[in-house]
Amino acid sequence: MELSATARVVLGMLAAGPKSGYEIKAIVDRSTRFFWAASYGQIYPELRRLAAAGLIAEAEAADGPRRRRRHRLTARGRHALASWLRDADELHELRDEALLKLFFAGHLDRADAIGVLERKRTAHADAARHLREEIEPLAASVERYGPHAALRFGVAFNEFAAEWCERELAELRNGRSNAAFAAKEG
Amino acid sequence: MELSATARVVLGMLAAGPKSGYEIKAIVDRSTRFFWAASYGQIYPELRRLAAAGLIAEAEAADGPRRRRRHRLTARGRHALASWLRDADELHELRDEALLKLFFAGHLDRADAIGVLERKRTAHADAARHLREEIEPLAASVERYGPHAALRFGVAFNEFAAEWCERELAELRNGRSNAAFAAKEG
DNA sequence: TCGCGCATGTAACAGGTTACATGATTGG
DNA sequence: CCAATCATGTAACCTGTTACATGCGCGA
Repeated sequence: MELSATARVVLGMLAAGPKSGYEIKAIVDRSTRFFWAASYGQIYPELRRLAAAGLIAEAEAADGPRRRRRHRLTARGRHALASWLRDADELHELRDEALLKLFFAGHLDRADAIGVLERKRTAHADAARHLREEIEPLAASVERYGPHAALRFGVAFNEFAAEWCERELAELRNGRSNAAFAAKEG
Repeated sequence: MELSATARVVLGMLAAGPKSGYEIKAIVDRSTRFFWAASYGQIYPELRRLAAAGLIAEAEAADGPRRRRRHRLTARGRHALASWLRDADELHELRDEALLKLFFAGHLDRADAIGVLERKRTAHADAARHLREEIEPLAASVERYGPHAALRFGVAFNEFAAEWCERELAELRNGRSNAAFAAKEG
């Protein structure tokens, strides 16, 4: 039973309790979003597929006045999730446009190359601050290990990356390195 | 002139000199691949589009017996590349399946959660070693700043991530944290 | 001469985003 | 009563991967 990318995050979210598609999207947006996003256009069709495959089922309503379709894991769904989590081959994929710009920064003059690095540093610093200030408070009520660990990684990674950029900037600014750049554009 | 994802890497590669689609692919595979990949199915059609848009042109042959279509940047292409590089809003997107597993690791028992972290640590350590041993030697002949900087970042990032996992593992193993896990499956 | 790597391309598919359509409920 | 937000869904579009088709040149 191969789980699609969206199925993984949907099943994982449902493991913590029954949720609607809307709720799943909201939780993803303020938790896994920075390393695993999902849109309505994926979530709703995926819920259908998972139901058809017997991995999730409709949870009885027992809620307020709003129309809402909550889903829960079935035993098979719980098993599929656990076996994916224990499975060994995962892909780590990083798509970082700032890093691509850095790769080509030698085609800019030194001042513009410094700009590329400064923006990368700022983006990482902003991300770290956002996770600490906006996201961490939301995680305070969560008891399970996972969300806290992932959040700590997110903060640590972004702080690391911002510092790396800062060190690199210091090297570039003092100009002691013999790195090659393009001539200033006239 | 909005450049597609593939256009960015293609123009960037051509900035260092005329290349064929095949050569671009080969260079991407041993340099930017870990943060910006591209397949033939993107590269060849993109070369056509860029030619139609006047950003690249056919470079005169002047080479061996093999059939080969080399492309070079036009003045407009060089300008489009530089203006993208200087442009401020880039996206950093991280899609890390191991991190998603970590996020849900609280639904495993402690031993399996440790397995998730160990695999993430190993993957980062392997990536760092691969970059240092396989990729760095290839970059030795390159004079421009960018490829070296991006490579240093790749090594530093993966070493950081491996160490982070190691520290996290130590915490989990000594069991002093009060993180919540699922009960052992019977 | 046989197989591998060079080299160019396409078609089919899978995955994902955006924009839109629709309507209910709640708070100001 | 109006706007925002809750809530579900679909269709069109865009991107990207995989697999395939084709053929040449080079070394064993």
